[in-house]
Amino acid sequence: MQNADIARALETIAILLEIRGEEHYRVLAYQRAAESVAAAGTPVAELEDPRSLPNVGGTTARVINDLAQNRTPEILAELAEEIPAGLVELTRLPGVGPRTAGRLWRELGVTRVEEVAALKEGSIAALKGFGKKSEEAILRAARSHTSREQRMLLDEAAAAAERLLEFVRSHPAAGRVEVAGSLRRQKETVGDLNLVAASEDPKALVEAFAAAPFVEEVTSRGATGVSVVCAGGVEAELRVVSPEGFGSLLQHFTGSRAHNAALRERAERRGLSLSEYGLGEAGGGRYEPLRTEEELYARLGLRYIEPELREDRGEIEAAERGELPELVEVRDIRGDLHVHTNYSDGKGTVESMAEAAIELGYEYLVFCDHSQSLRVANGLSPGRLEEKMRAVRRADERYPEIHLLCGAEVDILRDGSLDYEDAVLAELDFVVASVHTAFRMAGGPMTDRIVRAMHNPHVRAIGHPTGRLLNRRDPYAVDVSRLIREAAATNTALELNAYPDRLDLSVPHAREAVRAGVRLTIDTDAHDERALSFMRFGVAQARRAWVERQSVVNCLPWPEFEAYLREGK
DNA sequence: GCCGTTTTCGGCCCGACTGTTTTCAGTCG
Repeated sequence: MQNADIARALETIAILLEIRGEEHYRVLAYQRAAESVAAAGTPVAELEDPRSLPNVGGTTARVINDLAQNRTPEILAELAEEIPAGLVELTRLPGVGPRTAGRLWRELGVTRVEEVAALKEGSIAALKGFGKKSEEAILRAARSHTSREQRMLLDEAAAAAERLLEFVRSHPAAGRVEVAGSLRRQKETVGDLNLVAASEDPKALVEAFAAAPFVEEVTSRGATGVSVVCAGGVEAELRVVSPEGFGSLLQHFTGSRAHNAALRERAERRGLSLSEYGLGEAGGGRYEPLRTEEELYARLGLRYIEPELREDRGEIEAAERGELPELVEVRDIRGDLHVHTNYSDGKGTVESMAEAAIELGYEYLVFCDHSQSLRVANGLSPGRLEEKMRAVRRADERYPEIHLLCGAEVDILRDGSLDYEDAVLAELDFVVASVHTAFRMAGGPMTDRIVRAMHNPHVRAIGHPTGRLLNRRDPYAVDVSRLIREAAATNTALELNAYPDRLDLSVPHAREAVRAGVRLTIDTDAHDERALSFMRFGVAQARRAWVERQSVVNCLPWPEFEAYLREGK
């Protein structure tokens, strides 16, 4: 088992313990152990002793060792015996925690989300402590949850794909091997993994893949392709062609469906026919395979279209006119403007985060810890903020390779005022303002609230502007188009938060913002050193939104960024 | 269940919000 799987198992134990009604701190211990495992750089299976990880003691170490060696820990077996597995999924419904899930199970006999969705009106409301509103919220959550399939987040999908790629590439019969599908287009969530490979011996590759150690079930198998379910439930498909046809196959399986349909129509108008096997005379039935995608697009009279743009949102017309955007790239990013430290709820120190940023070649890094009212995140009082600022200044002197700046992610309070006085904000190098409370406000007041924050002269960017959490929480009710207009009017940047479960702004909003002349920041919101690498997911999202480097604040080289800070809004 | 120049026991991150209450439990971040 990999670290991520072990961490997930520990989290499951925590949820089950809480459903059972165990003492909170015992639950917390498993959650913390899960975090440590997830954040560990090396696979825990390779550790001498898991107890070297923070918050892992004797008990959780034994559990981790069991999991690492694919044994079911005693505690998990015991809990699984006692509590139906579906209850864990129930707790993922917004507003339903372990206590509620436990009561629904014990008092109404439901064990799965679908069963909750099917409950008769009034049955939840009849329970002690529940009323009409709670019932409505739970039923709504359950019903929309069932209609939404669970898709992988980009980082999970990328990691899973990397393992598969490695396996296929290491096979002696493998030529070029690439990921296709929505992962190659860097869609914010991914349903299944599509791999395409070039090989003179497709059969050998297909058979090796079907027999791979990570494969749990082969769902279909042919001479040139195979579909499997991997351990952990990830569905994957491998298609193999001869090297001459690799470009055609890669293009076809990269999609999107809409993009390919538009391309086929275009081919048709030119008397051609396009398929996964190549390009042919219309009605001829024979296809000329194409070795590269570039060749394919050229044959259709188009510039090469980056995978992120292939959604039939105007990219084909732009490619025809030679007006495709020059998309921002990871290497254009000069710094990260929103990272946390252990002054608030981060794991890294000022120094360790700075060193990680130097590794990435950044010219600057802005520490934006939480503000005072966000106690759960250990938000900084003005006094502690001052103390941190001194620490950042000292570190800045110690690391000549990088410019270290002290900012804050200041809470936008319910009325749109900010969680620090202006005099405090004025001391900071950079201020990101974000909503972390009262998510259920109506759209009008919520938008007013954020707009008011934008009008503060010290606020340079709005953090994760819609608050959505992919697969978990809808955006709060906010009129993003109005935010964009106000951002343009107040010269406030909007953050494109690169955290894989946020990717907030969404692609359509980011595109709208840039068209309106609003600048974006692409920030990781990193809470540990490793999360700094999430930048690539934020950049990918920006690319899907046709964003060019000049629209991104943190693509500015240091002297220009410094000038941007100095000029103010 | 974890942890320790306050401690091997007694803390541990806790306040806001919501919906349901008449003093609070559960969820969220």
